[in-house]
Amino acid sequence: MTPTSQGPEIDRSLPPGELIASTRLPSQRYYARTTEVVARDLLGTTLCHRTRDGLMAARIVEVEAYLGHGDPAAHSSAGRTPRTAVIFGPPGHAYVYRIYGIHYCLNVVAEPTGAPGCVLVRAVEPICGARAMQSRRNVASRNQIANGPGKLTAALGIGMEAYGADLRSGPLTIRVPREPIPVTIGVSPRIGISKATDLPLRFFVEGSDCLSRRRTA
DNA sequence: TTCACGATTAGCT
DNA sequence: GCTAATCGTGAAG
Repeated sequence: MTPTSQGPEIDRSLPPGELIASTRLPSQRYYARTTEVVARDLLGTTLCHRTRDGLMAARIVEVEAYLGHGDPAAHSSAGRTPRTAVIFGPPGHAYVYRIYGIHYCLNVVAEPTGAPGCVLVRAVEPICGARAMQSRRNVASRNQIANGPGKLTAALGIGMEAYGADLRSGPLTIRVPREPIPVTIGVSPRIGISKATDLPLRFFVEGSDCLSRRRTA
């Protein structure tokens, strides 16, 4: 049942009750701030997904900000379309899109209603349900379960059904720690884009071993 | 209706 | 380091 390649590190998980008790759901105002501020603050928060396989939870360690105005790399830069409509809607909701016809990417909508702006979640560290995530991803080590935007959605079982979902209720939520956890935030240009490649809008938890890239891009 | 392309990943050489 | 996989989206005709 347990392959020898799975070390005890996979079991480094928090009991769900303890996780819920030590965190809280933020207000909508938390998400209504500028995209860059929300992006930074999301580092260290917990992404939770209730699934048939149980509760999956993971700590956000890498994000990218996509601004509403003056950012040609953002999907919303071309204006409101059926796909990007949620980015212009109320903050604190999920913008999910399919990339390369294969993977899903999860974004958190920021800025007040009507103003575009969202935060791409690029990497997370498993906290609860690591075994279920690992079996979905079919990888041996903990730090490769969700160290990429397409990997984390696969690990947590997030797909298009989460498009537009309120991240403060329902099966997919983000919980912030009651006691702030000090982290050192690293900054670099964003990854994998062809426009506005020089803007320092990628933020990550310095020292995490679950980042999508080892060093600054 | 057609067509080019992408906020990626895994598996090669 | 290079490339195939795979399909929704949005712009153009």
